[in-house]
Amino acid sequence: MDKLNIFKSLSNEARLQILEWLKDPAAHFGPQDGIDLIEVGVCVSQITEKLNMTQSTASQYLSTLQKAGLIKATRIGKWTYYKRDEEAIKNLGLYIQTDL
Amino acid sequence: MDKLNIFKSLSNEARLQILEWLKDPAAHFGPQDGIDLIEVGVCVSQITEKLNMTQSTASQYLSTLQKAGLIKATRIGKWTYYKRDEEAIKNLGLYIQTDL
DNA sequence: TTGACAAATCGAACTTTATCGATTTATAAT
DNA sequence: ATTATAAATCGATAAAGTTCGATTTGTCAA
Repeated sequence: MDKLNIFKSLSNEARLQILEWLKDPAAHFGPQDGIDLIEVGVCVSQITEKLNMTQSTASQYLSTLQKAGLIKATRIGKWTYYKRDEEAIKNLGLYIQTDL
Repeated sequence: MDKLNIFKSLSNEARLQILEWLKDPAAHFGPQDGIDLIEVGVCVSQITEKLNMTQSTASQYLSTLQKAGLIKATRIGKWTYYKRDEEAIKNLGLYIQTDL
């Protein structure tokens, strides 16, 4: 994914908010039975709830962030869990420092 | 300036292009009589010309980047010279690496 | 003090993004 | 198979961004 799409994905308050929440999932989301918030991620329903927006919007925003490569998805059963791609984020910071 | 506006300012191909050109002004812009491209910056006319867009658009884009804090302006006579704010850019990279 | 030129701003047309409700798809349980 | 629930996608409308041409403002030279 190119940097333009990464920056576009970051040009939205709600998407930045999601990224921030996912930095410390345990602090922002209740536990899900049998899944490790940190290792697996947070499901769309939980993010939808905190976002105070519709499920549709939450899903799209997560998709946008994923297409930008900033978060990763894992589907388990009916749920899709999203977590940050810390390496990608670090690389973006590095890129900005050295090449932007 | 907040990070949202910074990311918005970077969400545009032409603005990213300007930022890239300003990394090495001597490589991308002809000399201006009596002004140091690196120390002072590049004037709007020169950027307009390379952008292949109108003066109006170039001026707005430079203003956008300036408001985001990524470039700085110096007016000398009739000309306004723009140069990158390297420190701000570095700080942005750092911010992304450590806090995004 | 008028003319010329650089830059900034304004107003408008067009494109893209934001956000919703409704529908569809995927999965699991009955 | 049918139902229930999570997530994704679709279609629509409102808001924001893009980009232009025209105008205005700032600055210098004649």
